[in-house]
Amino acid sequence: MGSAAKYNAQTTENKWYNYWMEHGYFHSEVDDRESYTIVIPPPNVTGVLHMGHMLNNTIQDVLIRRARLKGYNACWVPGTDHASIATEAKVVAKLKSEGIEKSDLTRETFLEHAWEWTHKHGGIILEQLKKLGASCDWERTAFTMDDNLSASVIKVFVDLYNKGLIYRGYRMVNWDPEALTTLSDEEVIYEERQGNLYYLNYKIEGSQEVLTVATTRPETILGDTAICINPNDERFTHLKGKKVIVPIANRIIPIIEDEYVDMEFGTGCLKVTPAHDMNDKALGDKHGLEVIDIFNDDATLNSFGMHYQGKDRFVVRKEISKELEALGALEKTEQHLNKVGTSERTKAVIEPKLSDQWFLKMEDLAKPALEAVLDKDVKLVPEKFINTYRHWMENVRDWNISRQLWWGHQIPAYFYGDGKEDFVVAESKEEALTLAKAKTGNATLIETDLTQDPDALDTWFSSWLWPMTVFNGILEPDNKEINYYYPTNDLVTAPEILFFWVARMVVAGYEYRKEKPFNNVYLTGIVRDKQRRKMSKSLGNSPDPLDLIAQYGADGIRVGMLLSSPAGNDLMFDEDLCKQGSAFVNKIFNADRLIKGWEVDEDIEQPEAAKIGIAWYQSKFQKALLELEDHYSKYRMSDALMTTYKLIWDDFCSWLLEMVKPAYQAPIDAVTYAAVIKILGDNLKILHPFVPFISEEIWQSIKDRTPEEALIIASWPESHTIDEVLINDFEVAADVISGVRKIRKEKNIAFKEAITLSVLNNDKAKPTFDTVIKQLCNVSDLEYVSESVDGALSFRVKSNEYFIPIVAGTIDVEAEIKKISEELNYTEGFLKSVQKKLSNERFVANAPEKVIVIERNKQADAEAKIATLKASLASLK
RNA sequence: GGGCAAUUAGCUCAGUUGGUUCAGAGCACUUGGUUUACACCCAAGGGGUCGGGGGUUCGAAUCCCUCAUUGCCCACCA
Repeated sequence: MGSAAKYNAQTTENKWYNYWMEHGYFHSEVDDRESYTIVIPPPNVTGVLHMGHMLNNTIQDVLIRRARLKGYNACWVPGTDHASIATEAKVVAKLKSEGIEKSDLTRETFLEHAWEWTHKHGGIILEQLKKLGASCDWERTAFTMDDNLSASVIKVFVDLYNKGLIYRGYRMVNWDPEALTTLSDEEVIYEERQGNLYYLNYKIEGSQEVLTVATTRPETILGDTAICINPNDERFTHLKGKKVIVPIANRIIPIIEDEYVDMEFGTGCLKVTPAHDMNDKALGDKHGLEVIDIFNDDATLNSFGMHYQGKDRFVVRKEISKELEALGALEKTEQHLNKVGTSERTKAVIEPKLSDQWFLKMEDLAKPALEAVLDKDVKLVPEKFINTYRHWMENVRDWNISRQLWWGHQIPAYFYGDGKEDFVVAESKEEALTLAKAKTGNATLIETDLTQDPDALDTWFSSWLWPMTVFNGILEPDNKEINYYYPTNDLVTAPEILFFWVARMVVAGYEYRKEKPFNNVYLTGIVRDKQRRKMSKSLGNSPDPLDLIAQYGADGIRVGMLLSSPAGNDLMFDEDLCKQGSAFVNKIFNADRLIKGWEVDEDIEQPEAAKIGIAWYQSKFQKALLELEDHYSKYRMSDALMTTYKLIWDDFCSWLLEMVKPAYQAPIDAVTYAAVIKILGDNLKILHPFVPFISEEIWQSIKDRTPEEALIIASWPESHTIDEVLINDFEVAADVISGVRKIRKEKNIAFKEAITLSVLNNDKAKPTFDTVIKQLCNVSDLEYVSESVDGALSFRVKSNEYFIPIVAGTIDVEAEIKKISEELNYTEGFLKSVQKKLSNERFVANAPEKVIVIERNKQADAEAKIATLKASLASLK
């Protein structure tokens, strides 16, 4: 047996993953057991695994594997999201690199390219998840653009339209000039950017006077249709009813009055550009202003841009400020920090734009979803997110669900005639035709008279149905699967998509099943690097998950990720954690090697130390089971792992195995061996959710197992009563053992050298663990004495005193006196504080009886200890 | 501008209704160790006035006030 034995994760992990797959352990069918369901937050179909996914899916796998062991019918549904804007952007970029413009293609051709891309890159991420050990039911893998999921989306759209909840409106929306589509409010990220505040002079019509207006966007003057002042602003009273001339454009626009204008900001005058600002639009509507749109869809200027036509808005900003300066229309510029809306996907600066879009009315839909969370019917973990959720739900605005994209679910609205208002909404063109005929009274309409809206739906308009559509619960609301698996149990996801996705799933759940989609939502943190930066591809600070797995093994990474991942708090990822993880796996591997190396002898009797050690560990294990239950119920994954980690490493390896370990090359008795094997099996069960591979590997190597006996489908250890007395006695024994080791170290007494230990038993403690102490400290004689031993080093545990005789002359009397004096000093101080507390009448009167008893015990212990310390000192002097 | 959360050992974090030595864990660190599973190991050890200040209480890391710092979310101030 070489010392070089190390666990090889690579081969083992592949072997067992294949084994699990072959035997269909991940697959779930409806049966009599209680279901435990998780639906995966579907990653982008063409995405690749990043550290956030690793954390997320590790947690889900731990939960699902534990549920499986606990006897639930565990079902983890995997899948991917078509991610319309992200995927379309990738396809457009790919085509561009080949010299093809999207605008040159028909919708059909473009979609062919998109599907090709999807088939080529799609599902890579799911393969990566398998490396991590994810025990998803791969037979259920779903995609948001699968036929039945797509049909569900369309059905829901039509239904909501018929309920009057979806409407078409000409509104100011967030326009992404790069992706050439609108975005929902949630897809706009506001960033602080340093910019300028330009002070522009507008000439008053028929006067030499100028009016100075501050703006951050001088290029938009070409779309100005008014200047607004506050009616209460006395500085401008004389200008009421006058008109000004827009520089460069030389258009004449009115001065209007509205209290909306903040007199304190800038010059107290506001230029109004209704086409390019949400507020200006509102102001324009109120005052009946003209709307001049100066931009093309790609944010270059159109014909209203005059000589700037065709140039980008930011180029124009620079150029126009120079022209204005030359004209004397630029009073000054100031540095100004302002918030700029950017596209979540393309990072392009959002342009507010007026256009015809589809919206979903959210106000009424949100109500049951809000109540569900406030009533804790849907639990958010950690709870701090309830506030955020409530705030969003109470102020929810209508959801812009249309996107000017092709990749996605095409909106089932069919236009006829020329007007934008002439349309019908239906699940198929055929139905649409019937509807259109009825609506127009024109029986001669044919399908080609109908044109389907070219826009696609927001991706989230399909993923909000995910927990239902993966079980086909929209098309067949009464099928046995949806009735069995829904509502799902836990949802594990990132807080960033609380509004995008989680809230909307709750909304959809109540609207379509009158029931929540999941019981609990566990919100993980963001994975950050040591410098607290978010791990991202663009920063290059994110390790490749597959490289990590290759280096540390999936088990190691899983442990590494969970070692520090409090719910809702960010995870500071440090590769050292993975090292720690793989060290733990290696430790388990070696414990098993030790056990495997033992030879069993049926004829020898069980040593006392082994017997007591096993009894103790069994209680300790039961205690850990209770702790685990508590931690899991609160989604404290790192705590659950740490309980397991310490139980295995410290209690099992460092204590139990050392207690039962036979002497070198000596055999072990059969009773102890059987007990250790049983314990090992139970250990593996609680380890399995965290380290599925190594645990299955060892489980299968203990003996031949049939497929029905695989660890992955074993049953969670049974609960038994806990012997607290035994556990406490062991704590004392452990202190004694530490005391002996300390003296051995101080005095350089090698472990091989047996010693005698004398005990002055003031506690009248039962000698339960004496044989254990003898074995672990190499004590040849353990004797009880009635008075202090001369010529020995001593230490105290509780009020007992322990003596180790030392070769004459090797005791440093001075040092011993100093050490004991210090301990005496401390204990006397401690006693004093306890006495002070006990002599405080108000304490005795107010504190609960329990606390007073504890203080009295402390007092008694301290007094006894002081007595032994004094006796020791006396014997040394 | 509004709201929420956090601040405990070098690092990452526990500390549930104020009261068992409650000031903890893991890692890191120091020292010692070829004990025949594991140096990805074993053992022993050092380390914090619980962000600052004030208050309530017999008793505060824990409750209240205040200040400071950090993070997150929301919001149309040109």
